[in-house]
Amino acid sequence: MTETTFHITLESDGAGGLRASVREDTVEIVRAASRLFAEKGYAATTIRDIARAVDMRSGSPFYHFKSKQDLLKAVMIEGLDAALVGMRAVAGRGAAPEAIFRDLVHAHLRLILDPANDFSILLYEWRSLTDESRAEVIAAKDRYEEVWRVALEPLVAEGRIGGGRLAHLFVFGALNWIVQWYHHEGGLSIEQVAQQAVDFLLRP
Amino acid sequence: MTETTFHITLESDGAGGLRASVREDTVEIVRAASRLFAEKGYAATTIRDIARAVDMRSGSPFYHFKSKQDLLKAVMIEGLDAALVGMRAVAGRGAAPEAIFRDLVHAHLRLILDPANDFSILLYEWRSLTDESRAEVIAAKDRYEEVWRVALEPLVAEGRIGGGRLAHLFVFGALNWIVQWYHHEGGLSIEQVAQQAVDFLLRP
DNA sequence: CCTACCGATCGGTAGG
DNA sequence: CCTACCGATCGGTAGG
Repeated sequence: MTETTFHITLESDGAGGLRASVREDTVEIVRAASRLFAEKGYAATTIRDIARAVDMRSGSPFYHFKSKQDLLKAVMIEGLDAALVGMRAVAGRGAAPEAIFRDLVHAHLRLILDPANDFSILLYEWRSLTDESRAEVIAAKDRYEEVWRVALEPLVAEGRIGGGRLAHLFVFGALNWIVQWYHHEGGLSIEQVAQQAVDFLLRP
Repeated sequence: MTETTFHITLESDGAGGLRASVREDTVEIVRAASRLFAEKGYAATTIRDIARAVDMRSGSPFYHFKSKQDLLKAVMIEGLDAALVGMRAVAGRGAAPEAIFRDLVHAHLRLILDPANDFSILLYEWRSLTDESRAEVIAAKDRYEEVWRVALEPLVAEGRIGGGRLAHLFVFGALNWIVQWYHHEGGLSIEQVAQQAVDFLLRP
């Protein structure tokens, strides 16, 4: 399943003619890196792996990113910010707290469990970030968490969720850990797992 | 803080005398590997790092373990089996389900949050295992999980914990995720976090 | 357990 | 974005 998007660019050849150049975009590199980092981990993924995945030569990714670390940073920040957009759409709908929470859980699980999203680097590659990169990624993470914190507040206040000020962290744990066991458990759809998760997290 | 245990061995020198040889045990290598894998990850830790930590030369760990992969396997299985002993002691005390659960949570959190235990490889290095190693480690993990499954059963039946058959997996998630944020949150002791976790997990 | 070493691979770069 | 390459490092081994 090698799905590749080609961006055809027509450039002047400097002699009054046109030359068609077929190239992969920066976004393709980020996508491939995301998938490979999620699959094998950051340290075990080589720049050559990534280059091969987008049909480049080994040195070429450095034309787009100055280092492997920068690529990791891009993968994480772009992933978090894309997720943020989806979650804000859910949370901003003006529904009841319980409905919002339920929808956030479903959306989050689609994000981390659907293999097409390669979201799991965000869960397990924090230690691969240098201190400088980490600060930037944490800012993106905080934006994402803020949506959840606000959505959980009324439910914690009503006693529908325990754990006090730490509630959102326990919720993240229960949800994010699912990537560790989901494939092995068989039979359950993502939506079914989400339903069970809500049943676990939310008191009647 | 370089804490090193020396095992002094007295050997015959083959000429009627004695020779004192100071050497590190296999167990020292496992401990150092455990700490380094937890700190930097398996792929980013080199055999040379481990050798240096136990004051050996780069090739010497291979005298004790035939490969880096075998060392990872040993770290994970020994860690899980040590944890198993502790948990069985807690669960076998014949206390009430709620008390057992509370104590399991406290014990598990001491295990994963106390830096001296270096338990977090067990949480995040599954993908670094080859298929052959993984099968053995999974067996140890299943033994550990079984204790929890049995302890949770009565609480799930009473409606004190939601999530049905998946309850123990959600519980593990909420607990294991704590290693991701605990150090940053400041102010809270492990016991305080454990108390909050129980409050989150167990319905009144 | 050390010495000495090997083949392979890696992140990154110069120059086009 | 490719060619060609470099210095560094890595897991692992032979022989003692």
